[in-house]
Amino acid sequence: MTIAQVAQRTGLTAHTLRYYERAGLMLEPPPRGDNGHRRYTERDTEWISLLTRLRASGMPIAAMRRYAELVRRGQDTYVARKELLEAHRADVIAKIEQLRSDLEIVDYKIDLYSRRIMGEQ
Amino acid sequence: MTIAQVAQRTGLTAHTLRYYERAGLMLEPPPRGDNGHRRYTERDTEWISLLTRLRASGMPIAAMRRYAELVRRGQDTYVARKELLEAHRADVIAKIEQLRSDLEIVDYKIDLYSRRIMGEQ
DNA sequence: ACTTGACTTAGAGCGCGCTCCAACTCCCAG
DNA sequence: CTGGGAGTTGGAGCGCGCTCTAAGTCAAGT
Repeated sequence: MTIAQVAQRTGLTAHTLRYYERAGLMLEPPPRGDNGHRRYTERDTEWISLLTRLRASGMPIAAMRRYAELVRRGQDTYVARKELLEAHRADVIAKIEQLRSDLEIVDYKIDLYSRRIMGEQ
Repeated sequence: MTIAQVAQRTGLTAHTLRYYERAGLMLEPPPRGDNGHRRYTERDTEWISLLTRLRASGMPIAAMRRYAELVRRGQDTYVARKELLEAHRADVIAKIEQLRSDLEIVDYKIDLYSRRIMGEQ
């Protein structure tokens, strides 16, 4: 699989894929073909998909790198990985709660404007 | 009210307050005392608090500036203001949904690690 | 008189996460 | 042989939202 194909499948750009690799997010750098081009496996795309999910949920690159390092270190890092994900989970939940609470005043303002607009006519 | 007091009350820094002013987020630049220092009113802090709420919910500075402009233009911008806030509301809701969905696979992974850790012992 | 401290400005710098550029190699089709 | 297209690299650049620096003013305290 070429970088363009992976880009297409994961929704990332080829630029970003190379950047992620440089950033230490890949479990191992994809091997190269005779022409020096990266050749990705199916497993790579699965890993990258996980990365995009973590990213989308707001995990910083640095934390993703730490997670990748734990995965590389093997099965005796399960506890650490779980802790990392649990910390992230707590962050996400807090963020959701924050957004919900901030939404309240947006709703309140919208309602206020609705009334004012009604009142004018 | 001095800038330091407003910073204290709103949780922003004095730097950020000046930045917001430069960015066109204030309804009007606070007047200055004899020494040239900004003097904020109670209404200013209320407006700034609203700004921080909008900001916390992810509204970009540019949108906040547009909103401030509408408020400055007076009461015949109610509809536009309402539309702006409704667009933002839709964004926030989408973000919350996105986070919730991304949370699922984090939960799934955590569960997976739990099982593996159990299995080892 | 001198220090301390709170403020002022214009403008530089920073951290994050990309995003792109220049210069190159390689391969294939016409 | 030529052109086009897809990849490679190191490193520069960008957009956002601050965050800070330098150099200065002013007022109060000792």
